[in-house]
Amino acid sequence: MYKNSTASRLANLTFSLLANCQEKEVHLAKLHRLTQAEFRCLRLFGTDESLNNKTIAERMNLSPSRLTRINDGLVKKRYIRREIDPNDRRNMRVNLSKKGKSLVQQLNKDYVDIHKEILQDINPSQHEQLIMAMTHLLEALEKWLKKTE
Amino acid sequence: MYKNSTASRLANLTFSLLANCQEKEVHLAKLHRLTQAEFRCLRLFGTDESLNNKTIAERMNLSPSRLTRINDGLVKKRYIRREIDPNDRRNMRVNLSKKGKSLVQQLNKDYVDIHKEILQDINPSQHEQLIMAMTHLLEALEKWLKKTE
DNA sequence: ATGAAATATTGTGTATATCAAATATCGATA
DNA sequence: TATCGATATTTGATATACACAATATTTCAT
Repeated sequence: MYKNSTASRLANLTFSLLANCQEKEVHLAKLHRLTQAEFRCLRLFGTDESLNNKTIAERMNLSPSRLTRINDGLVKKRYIRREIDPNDRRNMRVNLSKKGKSLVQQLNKDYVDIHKEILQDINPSQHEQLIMAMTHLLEALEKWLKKTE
Repeated sequence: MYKNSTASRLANLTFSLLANCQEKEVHLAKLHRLTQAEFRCLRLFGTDESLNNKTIAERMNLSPSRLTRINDGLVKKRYIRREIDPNDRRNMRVNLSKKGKSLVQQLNKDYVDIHKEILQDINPSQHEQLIMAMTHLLEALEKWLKKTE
């Protein structure tokens, strides 16, 4: 039963971790006066990437039509620009504006900084283990999702 | 720069982990023909707990009025029962039905099983350290959230 | 007894999301 | 090259998820 209790302790940990991560996202979105959807959408961009509607929708698990409207908001707020893909005029290529790029960089920096702070509270000798454990966790989760879909 | 790269690896991990956990929740909710809100609400119950509206709302970060309606759904689907608290008739005590209890048990079991699988991929001598590291991560995250609110 | 605080519910407005239909484009083929 | 089927985006209609304010009931302290 040792195995079992370790597993359930781990289960409780990931459960709480999830809740806290979500809260953290809500907080950061508010901080930058973005809706959560807009925030998550921007977070998908590398600073010089150019994505189309459908790709973003798939990565975010949203319908393309929803994305159109989220993008409407981001265009209005001048974070992104739309332009027709010259290679395939059906595609709308979505690019970050200068304002968008600097926000994305800022967000990435903030995000990493949070984890830096967090790591400062943890003994450096445990850092590698933590990364390993989380990697395993992620792999197992992905495996589980693939299995069940 | 070691510190920095560890932090950004951790940042990427928690980011992906969050996305996958959310997907898992969506999947499990659908599987049992529950809305996500209903699913998360049920997950809060220990099998023989009895909670009131406000407590659940607080734990879920939702308004009490929202909870009333989520509970309406769960009552209609026969997972929970409402009864007036005899000690304080303002309270509605919410209990799991037999059907509700068995679902909650099943969900908990599934959840622990996933983590058992994960632990099988990790050397048992490291399990305790892993739990410790994850606990630290959670504590650090909670501290960060408290600081910024 | 009475007024203030706590609790759940109901009414209403807004944000979030989906689905179906319309439009434009592409690519293949007859 | 004219046409048909597939694909991408957008628009309009609609459903769902949520919060806030008002209401009703109950408790509790005075």
